[in-house]
Amino acid sequence: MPEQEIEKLIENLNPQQREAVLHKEGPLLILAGAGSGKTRVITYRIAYLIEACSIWPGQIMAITFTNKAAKEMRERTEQLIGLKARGMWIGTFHSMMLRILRQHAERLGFQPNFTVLDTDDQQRLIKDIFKQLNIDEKHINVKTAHNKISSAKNQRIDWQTMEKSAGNDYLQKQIAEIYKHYQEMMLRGNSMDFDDILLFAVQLLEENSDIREAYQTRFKHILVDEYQDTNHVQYLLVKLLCGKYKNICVVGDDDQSIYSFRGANIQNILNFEKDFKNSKVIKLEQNYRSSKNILGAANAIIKSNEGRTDKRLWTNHKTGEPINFYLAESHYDEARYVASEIRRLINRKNDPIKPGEIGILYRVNALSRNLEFALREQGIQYNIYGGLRFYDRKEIRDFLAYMRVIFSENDELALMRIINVPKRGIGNKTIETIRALAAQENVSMMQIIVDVNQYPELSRASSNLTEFANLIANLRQILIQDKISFPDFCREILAQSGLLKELEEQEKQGNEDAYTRVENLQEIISDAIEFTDKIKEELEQIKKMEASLEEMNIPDLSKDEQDSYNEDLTLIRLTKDFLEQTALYSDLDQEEADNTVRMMAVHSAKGLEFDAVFLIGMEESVFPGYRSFDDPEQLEEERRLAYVAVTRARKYLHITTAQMRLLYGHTRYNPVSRFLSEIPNEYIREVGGARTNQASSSNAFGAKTYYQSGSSYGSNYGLNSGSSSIPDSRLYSKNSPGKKSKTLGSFGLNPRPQKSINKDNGIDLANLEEGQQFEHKKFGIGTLEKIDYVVNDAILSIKFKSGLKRMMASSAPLEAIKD
DNA sequence: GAGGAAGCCATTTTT
DNA sequence: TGGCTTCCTC
Repeated sequence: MPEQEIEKLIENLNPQQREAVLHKEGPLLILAGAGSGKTRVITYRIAYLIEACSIWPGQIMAITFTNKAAKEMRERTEQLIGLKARGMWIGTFHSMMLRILRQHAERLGFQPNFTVLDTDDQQRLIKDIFKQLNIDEKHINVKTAHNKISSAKNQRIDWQTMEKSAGNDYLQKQIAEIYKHYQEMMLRGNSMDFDDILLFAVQLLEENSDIREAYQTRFKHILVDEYQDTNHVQYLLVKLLCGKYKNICVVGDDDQSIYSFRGANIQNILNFEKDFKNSKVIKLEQNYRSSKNILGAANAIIKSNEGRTDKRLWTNHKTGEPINFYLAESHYDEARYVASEIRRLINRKNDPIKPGEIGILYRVNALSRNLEFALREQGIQYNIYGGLRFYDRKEIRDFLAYMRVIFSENDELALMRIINVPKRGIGNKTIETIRALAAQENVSMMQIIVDVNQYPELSRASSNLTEFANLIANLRQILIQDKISFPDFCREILAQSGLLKELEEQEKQGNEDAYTRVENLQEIISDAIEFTDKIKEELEQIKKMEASLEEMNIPDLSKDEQDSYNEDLTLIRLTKDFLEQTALYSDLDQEEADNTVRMMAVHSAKGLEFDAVFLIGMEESVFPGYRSFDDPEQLEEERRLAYVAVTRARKYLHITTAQMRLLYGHTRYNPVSRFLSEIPNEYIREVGGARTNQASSSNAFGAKTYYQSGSSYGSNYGLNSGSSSIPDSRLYSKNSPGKKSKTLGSFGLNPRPQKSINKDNGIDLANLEEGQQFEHKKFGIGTLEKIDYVVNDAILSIKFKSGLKRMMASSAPLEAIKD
C-alpha cells in the first residue's frame, strides 16, 4: 500500500489510536476506556496489517466477546478492505475453538460430530446424575452443582484435583463425584459443554505438537477484544495460539470488567505486561461518546476503586445537561417519572430523541416489570432484552429437541425431552424401563424403542412407542432423501410431531399463552428461511473471494476450509449448522429497532450506547446488591458495573431511586445508592429529593406532584418518607479519601430504629443482639455474628454449620430461639 | 399417566 | 409477587 493511502486510512485517528493501528510486531495492550473508539482501532489495525504489511486475511484471528460483536467487526472491516475480510477468522473463543475441535476431535476421543450441550442440557444431565448417585436435590441444588463444576472448569481444575483438595469437605467431595460422572457421561454421549470447548482446545494444543505448530504458524496475528472479561482457560488459549510469533494484541478496559461471576479474571489484563515480555501499552483516553457532565460523573464513581490501571477519560464534547437524579417515593412513582420523561424526549420540538436511542438500565431484571406498565400507559413501545433467550423457550426447545433426535439417534437428552411431548401416553415409568434396558443391552434408547416388541416389560406402551419410532423414522427419511428445502423440513417437523396442533387447540380454547407460543414456532420457520439464505449467500461470497484471491496471487485458504465450504448444501449439513447456531447464539443478536425503547440489565448493555439513558433502582441492596456488601472485591465490581451503566449515555442521563419498592414480594425501604454520593454536585441536578439521604423531606414533595397528577398514588406513600426511613447522612456522604472501598463496615454504625418494627417473620429489629441464636428453615441453627442496619431492615450475618450466610431480617425464614 | 395444588425461589449471562 | 417445579391425588 502506498504511503499516501496509509496516511489516508489513519487521518481521522488521534495519535494514540494511530500508534495502536501502526504497531508492527510483538505483544500490544490497548487500554481502551469507554467510548474511546476501540472497535475502530481494531478494524483499522486489521486493515493496516492486510493492506500494508502483507499479512493475508487467513493469518488473522480476531476474538470477540459475543457473536454480535464478531458480526459487527467483520462488517466494519469489510467496509475498509472489501471482500478480502471474509477470509479472516473472526468470532468468539467458543465458535473458533469449536471449528478447530471438529477437525481434530478424534485425537481427544470424540467423534467429529459431537454435540454441544447448552445450560439446560447440562442441568438435566446433572439432575440425572443426582438420581444415579442417590443425591437429594434438597441437599445440593442442581444449579449450585452446575455452577461449581463450571467454575472449576473455568480455572482448569479437573475432578481429580477437586477431589484431592476437598479434604474433609464433604460437600466438595460430593461435587467432585458429580463432576466425575458428568465428564464420563459427556464422553459417552459424545458431547461437550461450553466450558469443555475451551478446555479441550487447550488440551488438544498442548498434547499435540503438530497441531499446535500448525495453528501457531498459521495465525501470525491474534487480536482479542474485551480482554478484561477473559477467564483463565481463555488466557491459556491465547498464550498457546500466539506462542510462535507473539503478535498478540489485546484490547480492553479493566474498569469495565463485570463478569467475574462467571470466571472472568481481571488479572489477565492487569498482568499482561508481565505475561508477555517486551509488550507495548497504549492508552486510549479520549472519549468520543459522552458529554462532560456524564463523563465527569463516571470518572468520579470509578475513582473510588483500588487496584486499577491509572487512566482518566476526557472529552472534547460540550458540558451538556447535568445528570438528573430523581428520588421517587415508590417504584410506581419511579416508573411514571421515567415514562413521562421519555415521552417528553420523544415529543419535544427541538432535537427530539428517537425511541431506539433510549435505554433503560437496571441491576436486576426483576425491576423491568413496573416499567412495562408505565410505558404502556404512555404508549411507548419497548423491547426487553435478557431474561429468557428465544431459543430457550419451552416450545422452541421442544422443536429443537425433535430436530436433534432426528439428526442423531444417540442424543438421549433430546429424546427424553420429547418422547412424551405432546402427550402420547409414554410416562416416566416406561421411560425408566427403556433406559434400564438400553443400559443392560448396551444399545441406544432409540434402539430399544424400535425393537419394542422384543421386550414384554414394555408391552403396555408398545403401540405408543412404535408410533413414536415411526414418526422419527419418517422424519429422518425426509432428512436423508434431501428432497425438500430446509424451511419445509422444519414445517414437516412441526406438523408431524403434533407440537403445533397441540398448541393450536389450546389457542382455540382461548389460551393466550398458547397464542404467543404458536407465534414463536412460526418465528422459527422465518429463522430457518433466513438461515438458509444466509448460508447460501456466504457460499457465494466465498467463491467470489477465492477468485479474487487468485487474481491477487494471495495464498489460498487451507485445505480443510475449502472442504467445508465446498460441502454441498444438503439438508443434513443445514440441520447440523442450524443446531449449532441455536446453541451458540443469544437474544442480543437480534437486530435493534428504531422505534422501540430498549430495556436491559446493565450487564447486557456493555458495548452499547444511547442518546439518553435511564438508570433505575439505584438503591443500596439493589445496586450495589446486598451480596456485595461484605466483599470489597465484589463491591468494586458493582462499582465498575455502575461505571459501565453511566458511560452508556451520550447526552442525557437520568438516575432514579425509589424510597419504597416492592421487590420479590416484599416491601423494601432502601437508602440511596452509595455510588450516587460519589458524584460531585457540579455534574448532577436533583429532582424531587437529595441523593445524600439527608434532607429528602419538604423539597421532595414539591417537585414530585407533577408526576403524580391525576393518580391516586403518592399521598399514601408520603408517610414512609418520615424521619424513621431517613438513615444517618454521615454514612452516605462522601467517603474519606484513602479509605476507599472500606465503607462497608460503616453500616454497623447505623443507628437502630427507634421503634420496634415487626417484620413478616416476627423478627424484632430493635431487639437484635449479636450472639443471639436463630433457627433457619433450611440452614438449621446459627449464631448471629453481625447486624448491619439499613432503613427499616437489617442485614444479618449468621454463622450456620454450613458456613456464614447473610440475609435480610425482614424476609429470611428465621425464627429467634429463646433461651 | 394426567392434572391441580402447594412449595420454592429470585443477581448479573454469554457461549 | 409470580414463574416454575414437584408432589399428590384421581
